[in-house]
Amino acid sequence: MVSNLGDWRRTHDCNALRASDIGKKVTLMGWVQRRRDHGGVIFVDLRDREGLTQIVMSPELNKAVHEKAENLRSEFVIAIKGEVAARPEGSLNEKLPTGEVEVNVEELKILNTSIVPPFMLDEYSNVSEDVRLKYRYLDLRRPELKSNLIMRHQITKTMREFLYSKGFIDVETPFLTKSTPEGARDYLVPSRVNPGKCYALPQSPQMFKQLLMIAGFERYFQIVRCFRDEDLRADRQPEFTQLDIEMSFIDSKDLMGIMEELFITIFDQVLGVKLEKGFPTMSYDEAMEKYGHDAPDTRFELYLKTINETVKGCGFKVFNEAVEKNGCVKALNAIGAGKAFSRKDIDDLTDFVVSLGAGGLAYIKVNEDGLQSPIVKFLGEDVAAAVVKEMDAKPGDIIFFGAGDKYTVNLYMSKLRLKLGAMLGLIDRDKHSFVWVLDFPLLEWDADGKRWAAMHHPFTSPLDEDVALFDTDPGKMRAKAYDLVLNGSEIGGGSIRIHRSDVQEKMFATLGLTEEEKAYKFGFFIDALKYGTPPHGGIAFGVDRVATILTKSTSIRDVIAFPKTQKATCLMSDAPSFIDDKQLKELYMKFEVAENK
RNA sequence: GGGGGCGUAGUUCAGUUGGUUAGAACGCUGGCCUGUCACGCCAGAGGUCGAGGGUUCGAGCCCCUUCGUCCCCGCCA
Repeated sequence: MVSNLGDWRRTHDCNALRASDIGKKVTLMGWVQRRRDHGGVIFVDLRDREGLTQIVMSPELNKAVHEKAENLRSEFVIAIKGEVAARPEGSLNEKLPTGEVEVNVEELKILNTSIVPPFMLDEYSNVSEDVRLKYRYLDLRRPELKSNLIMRHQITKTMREFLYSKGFIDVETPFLTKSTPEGARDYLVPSRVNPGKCYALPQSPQMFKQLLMIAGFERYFQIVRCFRDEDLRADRQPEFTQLDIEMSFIDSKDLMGIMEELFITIFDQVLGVKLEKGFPTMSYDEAMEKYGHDAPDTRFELYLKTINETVKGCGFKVFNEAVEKNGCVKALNAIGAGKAFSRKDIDDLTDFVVSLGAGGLAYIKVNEDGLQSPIVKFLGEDVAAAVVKEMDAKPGDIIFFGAGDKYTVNLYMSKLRLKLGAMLGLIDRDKHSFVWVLDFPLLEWDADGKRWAAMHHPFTSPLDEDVALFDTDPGKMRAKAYDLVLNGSEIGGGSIRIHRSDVQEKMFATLGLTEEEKAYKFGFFIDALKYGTPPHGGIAFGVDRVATILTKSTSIRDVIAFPKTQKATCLMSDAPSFIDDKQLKELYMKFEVAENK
């Protein structure tokens, strides 16, 4: 039944033929998407990468071809020769670009058969993700993943072309590199020729790209895989792709300007969307105050507000304690929620914030005839009225409150804000809201380790006017750092780097690194800084996250050809796997866990 | 490390208070069908109810343990 390809070659793809091609003799190849057998005439939707074309096999035209076509099943690979014909009146298919025509098959080759696929490869069937992941090569045949990966390709193609045109040079950096135990956990690779030693896979090429600036490349980029051994999320994979960029002789504004141009170009070329020049900026402090998060979703206007002053000394113990213990009370006016939300909605929202660490969810519902709330009797009428006024709440609104330590309040109130935005229909899925977040603190206090930690990374430069604070008040220092946020997702971040070795030494000293640690981890880098390092800075974008947003996907896995599960396994290849003793022995390795079952 | 959802036919799901032989749709197989396009009609096959243990006269359903997957917290310089 199966034939060789022989000298047959395609003349067209399956998305090429139009009414203007009627009468042409063509050769098409592809997969059987679906067979419709009418006893007499048989229709097959032939699929290749580009699209679908209906081919027709009828006993009148060629009896042998028709008989062979009765054997066709889903996902058989076939080649046909035939003539392009107009479809009979009334049988045009407006859903297909090729829907005006069909191909009357004169010769049919079955190039390969297929066993029955475990799920239907159409756009209609919902299939659970674990099944899709096990048969990823089949899932990739379906329209959704196929178009996602094609769009991802268009994104990286545009990135490359734009950066080439701006004089950026594509340089590769090592995957087998040195472990730097700061930051995320490293993936380690044991070295056979250096017993007992390991390489680490890079969490990012941070030091290498700075070394390329020291080396004088001036403008560097790389679309590069990075590895972090941390727990996964819907937007996090253990290996992910960055667009990594570094430039010399520039300051923040120069770099941000070029990156805006890059995204304007991507949106134009990939989506056909024209973006305005001059992305808005916001300070870290403003983002935390109004959105409770350093990656604000600016597509909709619901804002958090700290109301410590208004509720200070009120009769509600939860609020009072938050204020007194240097925490905060934050309010959020859900405009119009009064009508939209049932009691159960509010209960569900309460469960939601409690699961994120809240003690409960206080609220005041503003009705025409007064305030409805379990907490007004504690707050007091005056304070309640003041809060309503401060939040500019009108009848039909509900004010929600969070109280406690700042970190927890921001965590759940920011998530509540997003949930309310969705429930109230405030989020326009077609909107693309960029914002630069600036003026990050340089350092944050690590309460466990009782030391300062770099918020971004230890090579980030402080603002020029803040450098003196290293000796007096490190917590007050602001960084020359910038994050680019799109629709509430941090798609990239970077900074102007420290290019003077004396400042870098100060940074390491503030982070509490001993001389030995410094020399062991960063010695080569500190040396390099002494050889005429130009002022430089850079940024890295999460290519997977950008692709997730542009394809309107809900998970990063939907824009990665072969992703890992939440436990960092591959359901298709079954990686990671046990290693046999011989291989381990060569690496001088022994595991202290149960061996192969 | 912690919290939550899900797990029943190839797939997506239903399965009442614990009670006879576990159902539906799609897919699959066979038959019929000459203008369909998620074709239609008829018939049929298809089950380790994730796994293990327990309670019970009796478990898909209750209890315990465990595995897988998804979402979240911690973690992610």
